[in-house]
Amino acid sequence: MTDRRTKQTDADWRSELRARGYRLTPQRELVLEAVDELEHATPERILVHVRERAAGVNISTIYRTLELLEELGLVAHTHLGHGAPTYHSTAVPEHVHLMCRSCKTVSELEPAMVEPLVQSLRDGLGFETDVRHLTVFGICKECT
Amino acid sequence: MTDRRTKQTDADWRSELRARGYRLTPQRELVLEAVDELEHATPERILVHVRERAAGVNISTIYRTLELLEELGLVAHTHLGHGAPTYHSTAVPEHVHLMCRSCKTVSELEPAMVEPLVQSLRDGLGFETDVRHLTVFGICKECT
DNA sequence: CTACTTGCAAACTCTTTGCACCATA
DNA sequence: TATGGTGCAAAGAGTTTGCAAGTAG
Repeated sequence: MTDRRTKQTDADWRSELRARGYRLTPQRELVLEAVDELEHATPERILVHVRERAAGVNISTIYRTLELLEELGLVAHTHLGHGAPTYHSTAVPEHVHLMCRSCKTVSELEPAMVEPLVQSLRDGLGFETDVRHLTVFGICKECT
Repeated sequence: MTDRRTKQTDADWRSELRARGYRLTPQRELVLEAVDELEHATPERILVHVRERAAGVNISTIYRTLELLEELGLVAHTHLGHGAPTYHSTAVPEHVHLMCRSCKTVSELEPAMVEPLVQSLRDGLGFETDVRHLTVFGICKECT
């Protein structure tokens, strides 16, 4: 189970939202909650979760809200293959995704493993890697 | 400019195709040529290129052919952000993609830079990385 | 000739947008 | 009450599929 966002950061994001001239709506709270609770959730999956609490919410609100929450740095997305992107909370520890092309299993990886790469990109090219967005594709041990 | 597929590998893929019971059609030759000549080409872009030589070709043939060519190991695809996937020839040297989230520029990276990562994934988890599919997102030097 | 391929059109999935109504601040 | 936000419906991308006609072997 994913760690929940703390009370402290809870207060923070609400203030931050308002400070930027946005309004705090139940939909926005529910979407953020859904991303916090689910893992690698697609917009569709988030919609289902949100509707358990508020049946009338529309998919377009999910998309608009995810875009906003991402802009605020509260969620991040990554592309796990062909289909829809998946969103995850930035309240959970930063991690890299690892996806097996054979069994489609997604696992998480400590950022330490990509640190050499991140460093050489920074030193060699001045490129700042967005580790949260990184997904490594390949074949896992079981499928080899 | 991308290096062209050599005469040798040319003969090879045709034989391989037939050996697997597939037929060699002009469409398949044209699609492979297009991927060889273009870089990071989307299916749509490949269609445009192919149609310069054969106006009647349909987008569904592009999709079906790319799938086949990928199965034969002649092309590979990667996801450069939200939209359509991009295909590239496996005749060009293996490389990793680097994409700037700000200016959307795509550059190529020698696989040597990801070798430490690939090694630790192999040694630590028994995971075989598909380097061709790897895309690293971040912010480039100019945009920092 | 026969089976594999293609073009066409329709269906599908995922995402975005315009607009009238609604609700936060 | 003034704006920004939401639901709804429709439009847009990108991709897949069924089928009859075409063609490589």
